[in-house]
Amino acid sequence: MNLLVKEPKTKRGLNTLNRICDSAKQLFYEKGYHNTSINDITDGANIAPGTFYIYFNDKYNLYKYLLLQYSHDIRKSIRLATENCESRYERERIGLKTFLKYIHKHKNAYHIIWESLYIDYELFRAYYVDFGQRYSNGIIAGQKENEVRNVDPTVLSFMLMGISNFIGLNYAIFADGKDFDDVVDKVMDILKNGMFKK
Amino acid sequence: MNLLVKEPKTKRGLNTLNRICDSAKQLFYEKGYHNTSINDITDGANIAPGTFYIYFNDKYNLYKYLLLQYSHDIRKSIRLATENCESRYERERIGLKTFLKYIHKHKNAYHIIWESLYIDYELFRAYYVDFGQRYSNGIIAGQKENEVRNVDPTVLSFMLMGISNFIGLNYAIFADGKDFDDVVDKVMDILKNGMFKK
DNA sequence: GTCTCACATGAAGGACCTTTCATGTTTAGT
DNA sequence: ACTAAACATGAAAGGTCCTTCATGTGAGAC
Repeated sequence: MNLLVKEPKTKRGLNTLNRICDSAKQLFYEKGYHNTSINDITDGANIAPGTFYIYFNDKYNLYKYLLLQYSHDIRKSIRLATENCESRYERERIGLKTFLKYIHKHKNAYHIIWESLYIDYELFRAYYVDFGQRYSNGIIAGQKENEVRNVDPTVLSFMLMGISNFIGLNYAIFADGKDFDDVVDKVMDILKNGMFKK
Repeated sequence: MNLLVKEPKTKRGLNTLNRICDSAKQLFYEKGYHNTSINDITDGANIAPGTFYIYFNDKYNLYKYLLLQYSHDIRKSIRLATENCESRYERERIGLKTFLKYIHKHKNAYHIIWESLYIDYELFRAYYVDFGQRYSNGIIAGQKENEVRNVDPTVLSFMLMGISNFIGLNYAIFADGKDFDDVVDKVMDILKNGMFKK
């Protein structure tokens, strides 16, 4: 039972709900959450304004519903892509590449997640603290396996999240690169050998 | 001559303009740009609604004015703090520390800059592309001085911006740390020696 | 075939927001 | 002190948006 959405009980209802979500995803990406009215969403879904309230209490609940969907989806992608990696190095490399491919394919996801800072600060904070926590656990595992240097896991996890996000910003959002192998290799080289000469 | 603001010509006018800006900075931080009405701003500044339009054409122009102010201010801080650094390493260390201190002191700056993604995408893009460009130039200089490894300057600059932003997010925005020496040292160690064992 | 619940509609009330402007007050220079 | 320009006011017009609800239609159970 999902508290954010009033789940439909017929095929027709499910179809309408999906149309609302698709319309909202597109509009939130194009115009942003605040500039998208419920009328815009229902217009995009080809339904009457009142129909919206059959499924959601308000725009905020719809937003939260989509955010959680994306946040699960992005994690699942990375988990699936990295679960068979042999080394921590390889896991990091594939994780970064998967992240870049994901936000390139779902640019709306990047927008919706960051926008939470301006819609619900606690949601935003929870998202990154939780993501950081999981990342830290992976780093600690890598340290036990003697592959990762003995550095502060929290510091390293936020560094790595920052790197993914900003490399993604430039190479997947600003530029429209299709192939991320080159940039991923460059990042991994710096993560491995540092940025300064010895 | 600034096109964003109608500059006042008396002390009284200057005082009113400052009150508007202070009120807006506080409210944009607390409630976000979109949830702040012009009435909220004028209430906070203790002036009548109409007075707002003596200084700005609309809320967007005020926003842009504040964004440019912060963006100059933050760069100036970093420039002043790093201009006497002897090495590229030291410059990076002091730059990061200054950035963290700045956004800790002016949390609104962090919010206002990121919020541009949801207010004016081109402004957001221009901000980071330009920042990245300047950062790259510094990196290239460091490479010529034989201090920085021969890596892609754009990749490295976006990595470093990402690191600053996310370390800032966790240690200056989420947590309320006052002293950043420890976390800066930890970051610098990873930037120097990488994250993996050899 | 009929009954019932699920779903859909769109007009309308009400809240909120931006912006203008005619009027009034203050400031700075002479 | 006088005057012209600068600044301040707040009521009100006009717009957008959210949300409700009485009414209507469709779909599945028996």
